[in-house]
Amino acid sequence: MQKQMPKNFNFAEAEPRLYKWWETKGWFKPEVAKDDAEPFVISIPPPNVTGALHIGHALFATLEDLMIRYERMRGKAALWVPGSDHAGIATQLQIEKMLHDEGTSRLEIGREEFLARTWAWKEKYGGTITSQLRRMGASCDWDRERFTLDDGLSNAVIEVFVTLYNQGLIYRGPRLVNWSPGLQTAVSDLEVEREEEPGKLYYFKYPVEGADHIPVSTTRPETILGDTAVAVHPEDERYKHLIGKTALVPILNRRIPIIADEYVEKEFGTGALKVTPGHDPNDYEIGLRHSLPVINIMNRDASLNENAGPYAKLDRFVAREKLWADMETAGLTIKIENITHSVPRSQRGGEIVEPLISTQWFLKIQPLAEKALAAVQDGRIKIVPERFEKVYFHWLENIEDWCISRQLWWGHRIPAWYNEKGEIYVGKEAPKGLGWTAEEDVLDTWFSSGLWPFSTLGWPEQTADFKRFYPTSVMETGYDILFFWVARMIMMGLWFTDEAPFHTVYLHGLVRDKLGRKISKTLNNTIDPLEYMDQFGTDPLRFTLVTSGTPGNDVNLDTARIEGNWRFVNKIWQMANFITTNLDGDIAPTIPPSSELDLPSRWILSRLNKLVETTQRLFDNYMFGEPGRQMYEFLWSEFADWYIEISKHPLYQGSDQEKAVTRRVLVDVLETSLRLLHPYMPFVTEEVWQYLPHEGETLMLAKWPQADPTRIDEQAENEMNTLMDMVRGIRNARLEYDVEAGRRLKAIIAPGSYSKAITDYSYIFSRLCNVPEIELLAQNAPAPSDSASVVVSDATVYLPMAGMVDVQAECERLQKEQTKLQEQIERTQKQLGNEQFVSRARPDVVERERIRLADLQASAEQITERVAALCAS
RNA sequence: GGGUGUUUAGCUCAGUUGGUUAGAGCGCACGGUUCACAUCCGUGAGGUCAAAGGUUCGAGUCCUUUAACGCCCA
Repeated sequence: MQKQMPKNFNFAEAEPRLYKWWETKGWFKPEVAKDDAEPFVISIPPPNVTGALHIGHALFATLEDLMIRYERMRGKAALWVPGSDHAGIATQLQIEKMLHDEGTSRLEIGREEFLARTWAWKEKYGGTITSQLRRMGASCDWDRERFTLDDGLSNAVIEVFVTLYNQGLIYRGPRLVNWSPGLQTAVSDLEVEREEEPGKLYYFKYPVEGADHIPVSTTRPETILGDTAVAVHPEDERYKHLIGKTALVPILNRRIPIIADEYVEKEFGTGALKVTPGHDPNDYEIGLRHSLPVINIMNRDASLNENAGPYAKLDRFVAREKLWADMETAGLTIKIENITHSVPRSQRGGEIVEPLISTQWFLKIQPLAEKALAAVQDGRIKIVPERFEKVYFHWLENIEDWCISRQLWWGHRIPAWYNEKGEIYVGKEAPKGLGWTAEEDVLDTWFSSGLWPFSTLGWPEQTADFKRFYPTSVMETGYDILFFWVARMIMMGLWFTDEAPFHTVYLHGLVRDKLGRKISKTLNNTIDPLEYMDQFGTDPLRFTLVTSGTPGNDVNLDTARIEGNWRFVNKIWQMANFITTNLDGDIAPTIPPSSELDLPSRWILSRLNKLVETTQRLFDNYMFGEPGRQMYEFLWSEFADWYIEISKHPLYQGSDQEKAVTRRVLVDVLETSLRLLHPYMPFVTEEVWQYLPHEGETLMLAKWPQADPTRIDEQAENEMNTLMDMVRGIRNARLEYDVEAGRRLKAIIAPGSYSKAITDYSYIFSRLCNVPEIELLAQNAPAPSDSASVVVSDATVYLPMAGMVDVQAECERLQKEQTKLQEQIERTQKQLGNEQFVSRARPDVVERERIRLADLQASAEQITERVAALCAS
């Protein structure tokens, strides 16, 4: 006797209950698999510890959980390592804002207190995101949760830093870096975004000794104060005579050379370029070529320094205005032109980033990049979708040294010390002796993230986990952090473990709104996953996210689909409800061989096994959307709409044997479907599964379905399709003739080659289109008059409707059908008449066309006869 | 400038190794209280698959060019 299912799925109650049950049972741990099971490992892309779940997290959590649950069901030792990232800049900003609101500041309370406050904050709120991941159903092994600032991971960071330093790959020195004045730190090239913006191009006169002047243009006039040369193209006839002369920096009257360099574009602006090596990367290169001095005119807060003479202490933009006004007074300005140009802005905060000379730590990345290139080139690492490999190659081939120091407090402090003699000591421990001062800077957050796949498993210690679970399997993350994170993990992994940290990189796209716009607070188009989970539950959200797109492409999320998939969840529930309430009786222990099954059962099992087969083929290629959609179609449009409806006959009117077998098939199809769907929708599938007869304790650990080729049955599919087409045709005719749904009809059928199927399963017509009486028309017997006809294949269904048939309308209907058939026949005949087609196409394709043609011709014949009889005039 | 993606029904998207009449959800129209489900059932309308050319017996799918929009890199 089965437990009675509630009328509806109460996801709000079931989700936390099931999750807690799974977790306490230890089923999220790889140890549930056999000891010798092959591992399957994903390291979570660690969300910012400050963060709250957004729709992007929901997407990755769903995809990763899907892969983990699938592989776990396949018997692998599935391990999903969770954790979070200290997110240096983001977290520090958050705490600073908090301090500001309290009327104090970071500098006021000092480093130690600041860090204490940050840790306290982390302890209090750091769990938000992980608890939200639990709500998503994420089957992570929480006992192995890691945080980038944990002791173990910090040791890994220090180990890596010291090793790279000793290998001569980390160096410290003054370089032109991207300086973020608001954050007061250097940032890496990747953290700078360039956008085309409207701006101004200032034209002015550069006074020249012994000549008049040379016209120059710039978008940043204040940098004039740091100019150390004026450059012209060596072939530029306009200025050739000035090369080698001396120009005078406006206002400051500093003497600088006029040089020739091919970098100068003759066509841009005036064709003469002011060179500011201290504040422009290209100028910095020119400066190196010509051994120009580098003058820094800017303080860390982007105000100008003493090198700016009278403009010292002014903010960069104030100085710009003032200098320009002074130059105007001095008669040095020419004009201001409105232009669009690309402006470098900080990825975080959006303020304009200033190129600035600063002493920072750098990682010489080339040797690491070469290994990383090779690993993808030789296939040790595969990127899905493949096109991103090209992007990856291009970036690594043109990579520049990585500025890894940050002037922040929240992060891994660089293990370096300085003494008064200017010596640097780098090591795991502070150097012995007095007079050493520790480095204040911390490392770029991505430096520690780059170690994530192995540092989370215990490296540099050779822990049991590291030995068993490294290298990991799949790195699933967004394409937007291919360079930031993925490439760096590959570089670090290969350098330090001599192995690719994972064999596959699966990249997903961004979630956008329904109109394809990027999700942003300013657009007010945020999609809060929690809101949808509250309303519809986790399963519909997950299913929608996976089935709304394809790998590597952005998902334009239409939230209406979440509701639609909530209906799907309900549909599954109702199917299960129907099946379980009909189980109070014997159920066959196993499904009998196909030869002993009725047609609908052979059909549904064939369809199911094709679905399993397709799912496997697509999963093997990391395609998860299409199988999900097909599962939906299968369950709703085939299993529920047809098989379940048809099953009511054997269930209510069949013999005990028929009942038992039908129950078995119903249970089996649903149970197999639940196993297929479990990685997509873990909650409802588990809950329903518990009500069905099943083996094992949890669906989580049930066996992943395998297709049984002996259940594929083309003949059964063909016969069922014919019966289904007849049913559809009858339904359609009933509507066209306005026959009330409740009115029973009789059908007279010229069965063609489907005589047996129609006779044996005539109850289908009774159940599905309210045609309880079927009469087979003898061969060559005259068609019944006054009836509507439905032609399917070589069979015709006549629906006698005394006095209801409008002969003219019926003729029109038939003639329309006839024309359609004729077109198809002609097309098929043409194809089969084509020598080339018959000889070159695959034989099964040709055969299929032949069958099709015969079928069409049979139908056409039926219709022609009917038209002849009915539409004589 | 280089690279790359997208363009399929009113909207959001699928479409696997090229192979029957290109599919789904939502929306729309019409009709439904019989014993799983109105969170449902049935029927229907709606597409020159961005454009042109090519390869092929056969192209939404492969190739070339073009257009629009987007992204990455410079």
